[in-house]
Amino acid sequence: MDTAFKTFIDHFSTNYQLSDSSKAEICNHFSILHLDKKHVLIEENKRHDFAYFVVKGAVRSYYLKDGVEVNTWFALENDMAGSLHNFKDNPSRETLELVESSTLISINLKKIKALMLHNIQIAHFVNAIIEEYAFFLEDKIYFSQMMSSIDKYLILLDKEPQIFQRIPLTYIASYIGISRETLSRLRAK
Amino acid sequence: MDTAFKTFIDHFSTNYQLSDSSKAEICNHFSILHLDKKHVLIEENKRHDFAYFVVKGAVRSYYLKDGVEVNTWFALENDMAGSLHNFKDNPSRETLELVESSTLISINLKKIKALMLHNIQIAHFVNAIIEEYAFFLEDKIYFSQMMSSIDKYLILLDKEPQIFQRIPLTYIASYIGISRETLSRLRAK
DNA sequence: GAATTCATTTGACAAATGTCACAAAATCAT
DNA sequence: ATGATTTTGTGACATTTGTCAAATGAATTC
Repeated sequence: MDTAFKTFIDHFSTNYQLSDSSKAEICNHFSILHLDKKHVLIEENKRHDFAYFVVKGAVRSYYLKDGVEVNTWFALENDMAGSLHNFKDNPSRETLELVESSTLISINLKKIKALMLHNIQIAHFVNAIIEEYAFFLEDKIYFSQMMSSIDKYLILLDKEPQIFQRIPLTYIASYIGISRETLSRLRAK
Repeated sequence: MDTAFKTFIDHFSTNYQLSDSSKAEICNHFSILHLDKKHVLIEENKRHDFAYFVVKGAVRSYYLKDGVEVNTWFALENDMAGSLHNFKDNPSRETLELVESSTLISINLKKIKALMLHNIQIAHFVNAIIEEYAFFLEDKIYFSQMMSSIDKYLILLDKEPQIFQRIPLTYIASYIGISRETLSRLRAK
């Protein structure tokens, strides 16, 4: 099995049993992609049949608010990048765009959903991904309400220092929920 | 089967097949509770083996930020009330407290999780609940970033008018993410 | 490597919101 | 019912943050 496929599968199957044959079935619907910086993976308001796993590179997700981009998350190595709305057959609310030229695993959602229906191991695997996403969202809300802007900046800097080396501050400011000028002033201290 | 049990199960099993015997297995781990206003269902930082479904009444969830309560959600009739952290065997980050004297279904999480392992229908049922929660969290983030305070207030008023009749404005202000004084001033217009 | 585009910083000012203090209104308990 | 508690509203002021404008610095393209 491709090393990248194995990394991905192992990352989300620590709590459940996944047989070799189930792993092989999942991998049938994976492909490796090499795409350039600024490539748009998923467009806002469109249905899309694929989710992605970042092997190497960086992805951002944003939506438009009165013409201004609001960044919702960044995915680096070993992170998922996709839209839960797409998974549920709805149009994506966000645009997913590469911040760096990247190597990705693309995941055929329809095929995986078909497997989930009858293979309980695969159902557990996919649901572990959704659960992890729910935890991520809870954390995001928790920190957005619990912390001042400075604390949000310092915590992000502490927990995800790579982001500051690879993602423009303009995007990070929007992710934290402040203007880029305000972030710049916070950093000046 | 108890009518309340049926309402609960039907609400989360519209997209998947659930046999009568699976339904019966799930219901084995349900109970009906009648509890008074201000009763604490789940305490912050504690592990807890139950989740709840509101048959009649109102629940709020909050955590403490420097001694001040930050309200995260309200559950009314036919809503779930629980902690995803508890479901994953971790301490809850939030306190769940009754805003009104309520009738609830209590759900034994350990028992349901055991059923999920081998019954794919029950796995799909539980995961539908978690998925719905992830959608709820996404919406919450989306609206908190997309809308001005006034718009958040107006949208909440439009979409969930019952909340304003049953939940104190102090809690609602904290849910929207503004001080109670600011909410009071917004309402004055 | 020069030109162009993009990202970041800084200043000046306006707008939104928080905080503190207290008053008014509604609700609860005895 | 009435006193006590909780909830809501309002004023004055401080603080934070946003907005607009411009300058500087960094990166990319041809």
